[in-house]
Amino acid sequence: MVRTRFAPSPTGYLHIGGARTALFSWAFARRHGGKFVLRIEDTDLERSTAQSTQAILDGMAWLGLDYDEGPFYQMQRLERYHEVAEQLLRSGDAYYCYCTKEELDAMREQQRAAGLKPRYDGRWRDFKETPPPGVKPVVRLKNPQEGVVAFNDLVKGEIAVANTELDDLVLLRGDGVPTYNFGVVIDDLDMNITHVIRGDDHVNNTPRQINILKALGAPLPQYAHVPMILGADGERLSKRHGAVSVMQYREDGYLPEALINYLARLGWSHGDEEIFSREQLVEWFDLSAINRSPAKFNPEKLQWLNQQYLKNADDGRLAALARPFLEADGCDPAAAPGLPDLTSVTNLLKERVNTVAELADAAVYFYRSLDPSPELKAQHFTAEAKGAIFDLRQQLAEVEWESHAIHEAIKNCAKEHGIKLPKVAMPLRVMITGETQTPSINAVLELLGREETLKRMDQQLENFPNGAE
RNA sequence: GUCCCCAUCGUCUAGUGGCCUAGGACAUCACCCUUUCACGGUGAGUACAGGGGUUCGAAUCCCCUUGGGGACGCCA
Repeated sequence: MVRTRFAPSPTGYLHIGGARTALFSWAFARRHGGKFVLRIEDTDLERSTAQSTQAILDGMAWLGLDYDEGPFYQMQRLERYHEVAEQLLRSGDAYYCYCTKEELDAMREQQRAAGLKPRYDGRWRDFKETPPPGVKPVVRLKNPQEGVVAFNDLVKGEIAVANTELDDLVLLRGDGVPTYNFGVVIDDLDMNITHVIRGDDHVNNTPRQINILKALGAPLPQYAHVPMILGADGERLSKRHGAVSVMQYREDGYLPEALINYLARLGWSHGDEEIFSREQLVEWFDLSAINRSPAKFNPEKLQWLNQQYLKNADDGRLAALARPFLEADGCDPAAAPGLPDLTSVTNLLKERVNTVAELADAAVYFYRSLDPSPELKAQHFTAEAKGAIFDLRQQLAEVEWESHAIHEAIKNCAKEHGIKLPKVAMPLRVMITGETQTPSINAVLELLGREETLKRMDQQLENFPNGAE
């Protein structure tokens, strides 16, 4: 039975990188009919917050990453860590260290100055006398001093590190709270995690964790380290690269399925497949198809994917998503009797926008008449067009209110006045919407309705130059 | 500095010794479609980091160099 887990620390929102490792863990469990466990690693007392935990839960829920067990909290499992630490102390695989932080800092500084890798020198490793009074000791692992720790990483392949490169890591802090390396090992063991899928930044921790497991005589899980996500400049992804919070993408009008698709395709592939559903991902997911090198986050491609999903999304769903954006903009589609319903407007607009936010933006003129800028008026409200527009005003009062008929009316007016179609369509578009970029104007009119159309035309008619007729 | 890992178009990638004069996607540019903007369609430019091997044959295997990332905490 495959069991995977996602083990974030609640020190901030769910970010893009964390979401992707969660996604891979989730997909792997689902692919193999296993279980996906959520564990909150809240042993950093300084930085862990309940809000962060909630933010992570919210992010996962939005992405649809459902877990079968948990969330478990490490701070509720302290007894268990103490128990295991005791066991290691008894077996001689761990020992108390009475170093102060200052002492350790000085040690590292010296080593660094000498061009060495900074690490604990094991000065309390074989201490057997009476401990110094007044010091709360930490518990350190007695790491083997020779030999090599090797493991076969499911995405990176064989990785080996000499024990001489490792030092005696802290298992339990002075206050009895476990460190990361100890906590994960015990939890993964207790929770029967079979596949540890996590970020690349943990490869160096793996040999240490394996040594803990070995000291315990416990079985090793399989490891799969997925490469980091980098910003466009090749640096580790951070706030200055734009949105890194998953929920920010929701606020920016992205669809969760688009983000999932994008994240999955970043560093993983199934041949040339670009657009695939959550179900297909589960069906195809394979750790060996994860790339070994880091990938750069590309917002343009995410946007393109989002657009693809938007085009095929349900109108009602999209309208519901767009409504809050409109309301934030002071537009209430529901409170506009006689004006088109948002679902119909969505249907007309969804193919030409990249995000829900853009969709809402493009829908505004259906609910509020916008006065064109002076520049647009000057450019489009020309003497040349005036006659045709006035004529069109009359025809629209009587024509059958349906897109095709409206189009015919526009066409006829242009023809009768000897001007090209755009010369009529553009001024009309600007009169009605206040913009130059809209769906075909006849379709807009059909939706907007005759009454509102004529009202808006009448409002703008006087802005056409005099004396040209 | 030390250790670990990585290396195909600007970006994400396909490619697991011959099918590769390297394929797809985003982005870019051009053209077509066209009542604007998009969408869509067609096409173009653009990559196997460099150097050595191994092999009849290397993007694919090995070594070195270079470049990039990560780690080196009583953070996770």
